[in-house]
Amino acid sequence: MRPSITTRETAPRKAIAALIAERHGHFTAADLLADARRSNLTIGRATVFRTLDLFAEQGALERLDLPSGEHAYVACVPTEHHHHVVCRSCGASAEVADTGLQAVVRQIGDRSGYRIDSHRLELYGLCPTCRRVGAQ
Amino acid sequence: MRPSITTRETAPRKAIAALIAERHGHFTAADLLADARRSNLTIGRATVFRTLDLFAEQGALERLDLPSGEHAYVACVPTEHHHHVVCRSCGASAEVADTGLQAVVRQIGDRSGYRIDSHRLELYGLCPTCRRVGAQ
DNA sequence: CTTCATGCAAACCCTTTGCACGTCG
DNA sequence: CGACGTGCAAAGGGTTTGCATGAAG
Repeated sequence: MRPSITTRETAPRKAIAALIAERHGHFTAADLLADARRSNLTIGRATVFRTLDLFAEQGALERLDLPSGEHAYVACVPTEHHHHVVCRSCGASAEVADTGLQAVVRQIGDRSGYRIDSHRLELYGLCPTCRRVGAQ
Repeated sequence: MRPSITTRETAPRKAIAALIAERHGHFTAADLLADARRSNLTIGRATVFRTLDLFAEQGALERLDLPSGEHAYVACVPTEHHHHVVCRSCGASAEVADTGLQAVVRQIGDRSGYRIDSHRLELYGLCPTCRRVGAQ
């Protein structure tokens, strides 16, 4: 289906993938680096960045721009086009299909005269758990 | 209508506003700083950042996160909630109302269980002019 | 073996901060 | 005049790069 980017199965990459799997919400490169140090793994800063880029290209990660301007990542299954809902309290995130959004995008294209070929929708709020707990 | 944030009409602020007015598409803080130098204006780096923040708070600018991860700004009229369509060729941008998006957001909230309280939609494509010229 | 990935450190941004001076109102 | 804004330089983060070593296929 896909040209599958040529990459090697290296120890650092497996380690980083494992660290990501243990995380719940979104995380930054610095978070991962800290995780690695905590686990006594010797992984270079550069490797973390290079690997995050790689995973993002492969679709296993998606890069988010938080409202604060921070660059974060979330794990996601490389599936159809989708968007993320991010909890501003605990950082958890969920994937959502863009049902209905296609129509909105098309309409915006028509009205603006732009030929729209990509878009990003990011949603922020409180996840069910944090709602219940009453976090603000 | 609005508490109108208290600010002073200073020379640097007017100068920066003028530089912004001369720009067409989106721009970064570095762009503005370069503009200022080019015009032989003595404006400190810090002032540019502080002023951009100020304008953004006032609603005269909106901060965009380009797909590249760059932080850019676009001028906009401080009006209702809206979104921006950005031309990936020339950087021009247009404002669009979020007609229909409200419904999508509501639906996503229902399905995901999140209480969504803010969102960002950014659209990328080619503006009418670049389409005509055939830019890719 | 050959190619590709790593680690390290330095280099490079971009953005913020501390502080003394200038100025708007 | 008093509060607020400015410029400068330095600090602070985040991200990238150059290069020799090491591992993968």
